[in-house]
Amino acid sequence: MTRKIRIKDIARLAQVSVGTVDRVIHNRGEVAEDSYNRVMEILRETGYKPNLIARTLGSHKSYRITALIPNPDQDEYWHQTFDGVVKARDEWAQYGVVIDTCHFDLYDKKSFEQQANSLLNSNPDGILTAPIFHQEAVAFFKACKSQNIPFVVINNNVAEEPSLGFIGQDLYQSGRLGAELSHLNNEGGGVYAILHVYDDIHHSLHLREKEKGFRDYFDEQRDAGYTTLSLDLNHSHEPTLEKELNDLLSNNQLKGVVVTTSRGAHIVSRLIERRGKNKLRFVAYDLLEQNIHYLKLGIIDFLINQNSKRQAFVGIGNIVNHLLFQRDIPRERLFPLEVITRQNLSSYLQSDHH
Amino acid sequence: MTRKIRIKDIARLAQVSVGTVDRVIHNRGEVAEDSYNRVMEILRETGYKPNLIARTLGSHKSYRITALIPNPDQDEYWHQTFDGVVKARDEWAQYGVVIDTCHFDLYDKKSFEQQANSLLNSNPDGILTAPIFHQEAVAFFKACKSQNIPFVVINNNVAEEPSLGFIGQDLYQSGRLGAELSHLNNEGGGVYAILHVYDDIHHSLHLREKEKGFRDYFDEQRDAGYTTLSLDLNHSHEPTLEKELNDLLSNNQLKGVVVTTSRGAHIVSRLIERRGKNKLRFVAYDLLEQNIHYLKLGIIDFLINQNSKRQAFVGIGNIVNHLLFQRDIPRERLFPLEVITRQNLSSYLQSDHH
DNA sequence: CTGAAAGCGCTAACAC
DNA sequence: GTGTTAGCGCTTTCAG
Repeated sequence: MTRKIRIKDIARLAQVSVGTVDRVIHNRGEVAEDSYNRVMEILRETGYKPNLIARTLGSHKSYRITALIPNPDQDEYWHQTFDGVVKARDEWAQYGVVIDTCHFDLYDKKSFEQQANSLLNSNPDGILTAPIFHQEAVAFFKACKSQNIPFVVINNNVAEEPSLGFIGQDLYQSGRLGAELSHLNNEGGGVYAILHVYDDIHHSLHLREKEKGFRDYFDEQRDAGYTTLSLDLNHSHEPTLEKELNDLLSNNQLKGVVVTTSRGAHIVSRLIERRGKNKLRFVAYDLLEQNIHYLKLGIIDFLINQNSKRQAFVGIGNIVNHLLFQRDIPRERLFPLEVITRQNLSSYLQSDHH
Repeated sequence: MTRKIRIKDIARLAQVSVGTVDRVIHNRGEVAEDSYNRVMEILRETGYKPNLIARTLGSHKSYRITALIPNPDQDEYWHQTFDGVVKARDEWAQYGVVIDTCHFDLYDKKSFEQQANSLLNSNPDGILTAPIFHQEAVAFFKACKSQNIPFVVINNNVAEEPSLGFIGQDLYQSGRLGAELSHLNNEGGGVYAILHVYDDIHHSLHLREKEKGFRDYFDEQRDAGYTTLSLDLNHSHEPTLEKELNDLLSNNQLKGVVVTTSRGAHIVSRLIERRGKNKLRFVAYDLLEQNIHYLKLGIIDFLINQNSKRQAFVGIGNIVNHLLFQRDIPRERLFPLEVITRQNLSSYLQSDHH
């Protein structure tokens, strides 16, 4: 193992000072073409790799990263995101990285815009966000770019303004997985439904992706006896909602249901609990308290875990690696689509990566 | 945010020098009880957290960790373990940690003993190993202890000699999961089999755990019409083996099969491919090339992923954290029991954590 | 344009 | 027992 080569070494070899070497390494200019080439050459020859540890210690920068996410108190899913941010805060505190969060109202675009603006004014070194309001997010990202603030995106991607990186899942494939799990072992046709239940319209974009995957799965099945159904139950008046769901569940051709939102999963679970489950297959999303409860009861058959906590944690980690260590980070990091059943539930709950 | 507090600060507060503070932090002795207490107190009060960056830079120690694992060329599962070690090597290289591996013959206890001994002679700072030969591992661990070399264990735990930490899965629960997946949606009785196919007896200990989980699952089902079967097919003569398997598969009460070993999964897959699958449910372990192939074909219905690559990676990470950063590491880290189907397969293959 | 030098926070050798 | 000090490899200022 040849001894690690330092800046000092290449300075000696190129017959310049460490200052000069540093200048060429960082393209800071102010160096004669002559020395520049000489240093570059040696750099290449020796295959010099900077010591990142020393680098961060030497540059006494301290970074401030802000996470712009929905209010954790409005929704358990987003609370897990928040948990991930907090975990990242603990992890990186010792490196002098300050991480704070900034919440917006999950159901209010205006609130997002407001928070986004005040965030931009505070001029952080990096941003993590979940762009659930598409239009507003695009505008926000444009602003980040013009201010030269790197940002990473979690939960759902926004194609228009490429970020430093996206962390999330393949939603289309997730829909296909939902279809598969609702269908498993049920040969010979039937009705399969995918339900979106929400208070506001804003989720629609990424829920559509799941729906597409769901439909495509059944379209591809050889025996063509499948009917797929998609219901958007878009209102907060529960009695009406329950009526519509009851109608659906009364269809005795109905073999499987996938519910894409936590709110919906909860309501459908309660309904099935009352009406009895029969052979119906029921798939929902995420390790949320209610979902875990109904999974244990056998009302829910499968959960697909999106691991929002880890998304946030990895997202922050990426920003830190970019800022602190100048490491390349992947433009897209798709998490595995985790399938949770009654028998592997505990292994997920105790593994600290959820 | 109060400015980050340094050793220098706590030295000032405790009215001693940085040298003394360092001595108490590292329990290096040579410090008056009086000053010791004072420093400890300040440490606690201020919630001092060392700057790990500076720590590693300052301590010109370089650690050497060795992974003692089965020969990667003998088996794909162990090759993935090896991949995890290599990934860890890349990850930690910049911290001056040298990681090398040391292979033993998967089917030869003597070879394990030999490698273990020469490893002990080289006197590494830390060891990672998979104790597949129980007796020999116990002896080896005793030796590690007497030489004061910390070791972490992956794959299967050895209760006798507690290690720095174990990384693996809950094998009992894994067996239960296998049972559940092979049984899903098949109400009303039937025969369910768990198969262990191997060349040598040595796996038996941890395969038994899975078997226990498998049996318990069916014992607990309300409608008692289930028969469970376990087969140990312990020989390398394939024709005989195939005959026994054919006999099993000819049982038309057979509803589900779980195969615990990669070798076995391969053979059973081929057989089912020839005979046709009918309604049989087939569950196997791990993202191995053959398994992936047969999963895609629909011969295998589910894979349970043990993520040996990540086990190794995390295992090495634990040793480094222990050695370099004096961090506490969990005595037991149980990975989630990952369920792979055709629809989430790609998400696992591309996610770099497999 | 370039080199010298003072840190970054921590470790460890070495005097006293 | 304790304080002092010279690094670790890199960045950054500042004088020339």
